[in-house]
Amino acid sequence: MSTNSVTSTHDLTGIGEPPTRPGIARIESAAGQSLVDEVYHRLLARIVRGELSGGSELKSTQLSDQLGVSRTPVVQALSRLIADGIVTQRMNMRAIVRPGAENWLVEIHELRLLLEPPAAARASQYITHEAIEILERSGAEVAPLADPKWFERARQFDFQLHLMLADHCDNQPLRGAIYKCWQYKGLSYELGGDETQVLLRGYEGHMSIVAAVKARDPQTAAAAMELHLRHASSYRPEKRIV
Amino acid sequence: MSTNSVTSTHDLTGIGEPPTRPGIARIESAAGQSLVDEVYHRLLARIVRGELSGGSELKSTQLSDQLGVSRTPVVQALSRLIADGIVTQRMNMRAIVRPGAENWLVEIHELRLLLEPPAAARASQYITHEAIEILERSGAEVAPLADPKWFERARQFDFQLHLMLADHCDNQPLRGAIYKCWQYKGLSYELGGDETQVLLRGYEGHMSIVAAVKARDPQTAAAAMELHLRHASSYRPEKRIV
DNA sequence: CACACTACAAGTGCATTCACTTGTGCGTCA
DNA sequence: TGACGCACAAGTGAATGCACTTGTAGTGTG
Repeated sequence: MSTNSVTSTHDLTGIGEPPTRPGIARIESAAGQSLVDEVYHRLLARIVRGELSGGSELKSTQLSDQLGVSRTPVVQALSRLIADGIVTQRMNMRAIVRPGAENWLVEIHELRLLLEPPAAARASQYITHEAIEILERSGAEVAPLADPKWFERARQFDFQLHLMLADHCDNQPLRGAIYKCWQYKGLSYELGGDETQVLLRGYEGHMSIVAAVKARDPQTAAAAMELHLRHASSYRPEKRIV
Repeated sequence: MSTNSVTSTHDLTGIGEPPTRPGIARIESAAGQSLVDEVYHRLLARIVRGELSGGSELKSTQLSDQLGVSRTPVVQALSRLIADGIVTQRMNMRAIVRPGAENWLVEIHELRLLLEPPAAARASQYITHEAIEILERSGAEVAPLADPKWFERARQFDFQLHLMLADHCDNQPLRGAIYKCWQYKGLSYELGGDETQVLLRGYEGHMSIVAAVKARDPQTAAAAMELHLRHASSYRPEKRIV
């Protein structure tokens, strides 16, 4: 998980900035985020978009020049990408984008299919009553579909529900893995991977999950979660971004 | 909430000392490993052993002093621990060990139970014939149980099998998650978490898995893997280290 | 005594610097 | 011509320096 993990700072910064010179825009200090976060995020976006395809070399010196920062935050950002496994590096060698990184987002979705249903089942046993109430309230607020800003609110509820279930699954590494998936999921949103129709259908699934969790029914919670995830992907089986 | 680092000097004593004291070594450059790797590994071992309990503060300045290295590799090692989720940090704040980190290894084992059976099922479809042959050969070599060095060889085969299946599951993030689990599994070995009997029983399970994978039978492969993992944990249900 | 304010110590984030390793082009020689 | 070797360019790992932020003890004030 990154420094300011997916938890509170979901307001992900825009990608396009006024470029002071051709190529890549200079990085400036964003609020609440370190330069490392910023560099990490940019590189990740470029990788999953396919601009940096598998095998591309990521040289800290060049990147620091292009991004207008020193090598230190670049090296740390690369270190995170290596921890994610999307970039590899051997001692004293240049970092390279792992072949197959273009499919990362769809594979992340498949991984969620393994992690989140069991997590929902576990959460149904461990989650507090207060947390359930919070989810119910949030879900009710999202309900009015006519609102033009509904899309954004539905997206936030999406995050809130899934991450809250992860929080209460009583297994820290599992929680961490799900959070990591949702960090990429955030990227997917930024890159326009989701559409209103998906979120709409997702909303119904969300309420089923909440109901099952409230009923303390692990099997139903897991099944509802699995259905929810399969629905989300069934809309765009061909795309790289899910 | 009690941070038990009442005095800042207490919580981290013994990781490393000035080189004059024998027994507790300064970190030196190990072959093929960077200082970052070394620091990361040491901190992780102390955390999962419970010496650094949840809530302990990890200050880069103190750690760099105690370990006899500069702050740079310490900061990067902390960054990795944060990425693992076993340590948390907010901007400009000290890193702290996440509460509940003492149970990390057993929770990792639970996570493996979610990841590895599906990975084995997928691997049965995607793995190459050559890889299967390699596994069969390695398995046959491990067979002679009388050898006193059998333990070490069985351990290596354990790693080889599980990681090779992860390699061939055709999902990079899943592969990465399993690798991460096995990094912790390695720690578990170092800390004496496994015994000969476990490995012995594990060996039989391994051959069932290889057979199912060779037969290209995903269900059986997944079932064999799940049984294998449950056996491994059933021997020590009470311990913290699995 | 409780509370706010202040100065100082401690810590973090980032830039810069240096030593060492790796890649590469070019000249030498078989 | 092609293999080898060598010097130089480029890159990485790690240490150090500096500016800024956070924690804290101490002081003054109601």
